[in-house]
Amino acid sequence: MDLVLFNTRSRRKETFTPLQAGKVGLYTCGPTVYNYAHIGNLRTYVFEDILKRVLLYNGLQVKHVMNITDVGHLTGDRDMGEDKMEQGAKREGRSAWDIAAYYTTAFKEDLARLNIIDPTIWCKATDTIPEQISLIETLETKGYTYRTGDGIYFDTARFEQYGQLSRQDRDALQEGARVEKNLDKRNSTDFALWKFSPENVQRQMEWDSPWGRGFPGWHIECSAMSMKYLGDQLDIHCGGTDHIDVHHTNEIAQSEAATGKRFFNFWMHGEFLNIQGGKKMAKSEGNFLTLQNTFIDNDIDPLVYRYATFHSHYRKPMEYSDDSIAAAGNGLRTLRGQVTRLVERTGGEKSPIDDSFRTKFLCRLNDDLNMPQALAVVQELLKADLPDPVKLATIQEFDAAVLGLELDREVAADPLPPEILELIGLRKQAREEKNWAESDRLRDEIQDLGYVVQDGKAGMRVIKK
RNA sequence: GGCGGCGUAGCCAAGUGGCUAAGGCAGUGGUCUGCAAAACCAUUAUUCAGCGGUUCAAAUCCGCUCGCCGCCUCCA
Repeated sequence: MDLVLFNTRSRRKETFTPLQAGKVGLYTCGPTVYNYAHIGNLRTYVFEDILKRVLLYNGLQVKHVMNITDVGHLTGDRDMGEDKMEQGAKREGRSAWDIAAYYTTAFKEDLARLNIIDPTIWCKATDTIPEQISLIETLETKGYTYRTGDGIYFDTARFEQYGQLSRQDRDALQEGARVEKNLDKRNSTDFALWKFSPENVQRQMEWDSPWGRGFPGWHIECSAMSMKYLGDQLDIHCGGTDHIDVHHTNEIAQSEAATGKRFFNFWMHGEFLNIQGGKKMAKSEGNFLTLQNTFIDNDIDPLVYRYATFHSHYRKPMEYSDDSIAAAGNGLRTLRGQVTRLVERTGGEKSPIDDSFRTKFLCRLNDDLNMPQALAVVQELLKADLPDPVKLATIQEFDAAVLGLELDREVAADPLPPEILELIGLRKQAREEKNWAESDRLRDEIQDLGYVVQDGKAGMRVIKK
């Protein structure tokens, strides 16, 4: 079955074929580690995780590289303004290196909480400075660079296909519409490859280079790292939709100028998470929700968020609200309950999976990762006229391979604590004696301890809330 | 100013030319239950922002209008 993916480069769905049969090189733009990731950022990483899992489910080997941007880039406009890492360090009274390490750990923890599979290779910008310098040297040799008072710049006018990805008319862009102009640049779209450390200022992060002491520009790291680790397997490059116009456009320009070869066949971009009536979530908008402050602190399973993102397509903006999270929470609980009952009814009986449902599920996934429809297939499966062991085996495969929702978690839940078991015993006795008042009182007591009591045909069921 | 996206039931949302407009959440009715909860079954858009056009046929294509949003600083 063909895997069809939307390629930003062509703005259409294309059949995906890896450069080397059976193997895929995947590069996903990672975070700048100067603060926590917000759940809008995390939506993109969940989308990329689904992409990777679908590639694997299609039987492909995936070499996945994700970078950590730990060099401080700039808060202000392109190539001006304050350095984000240094600013974070100042804010928290720690070194830039400490800040990077701390937020890198926090980021990886968030990914783990969302069941996002780790990349094959993690790489840090600060570990590939020599590669970045050497790439800039190549560009310099080929005549794509020029020097200004504050750095080495890429001359976008010398790269004919500049802006092919963004489809923006270079001349129509209004530099300075929102920010101060950099008057030293030849073209408004030119960007820094290497920035000089300011005179008389000791930066925490700076390196020697053929052009003087300084630090690399933002875009060069992704080019250097993808070439270093993926080499001739430049299949798919992902990121947020905001990267199309500047970051990825510049990556393509500098990479293709340097190598003369095509830099990545497929470019895929995740849409934003919106909040408060369609506004994007951003640090600057003051609606900064993290996994910690929105889910963990409210005792909501982070996988509820993972599940919530599956309800909209990755190329459409997703509406975030308390209601949508509550709906996802209810839905996930129901789903886990259904799987739990299947486990109980089948008593662990092994079974082959249903091939036609597998094909149907894969078919929806292979149509540009249509998760809403893939979820509909799961619902259809649960209602289908199939033996329970087959249903269970099939849904467990879907979950393990792609969904990553731990649908049989209830079954695997921790055993009940002794005090709860004792209350259950007392309540059973009261019920046998038809002492309903005592039975109801004990039910309330168990519930107050954070457990749900359900009386069914097979007896009493007590599960953690 | 330039580029782009969106508007489908109370909510989230799929579908982008042709069978009865997916699915979830919430709601409603029922079964079960000492009562509840859970579960299970059933049910919920003659209609896809509005108007006009193309077509044998449009939520899906075209035009206009209204509303919302993103990018062109850093940003997922």
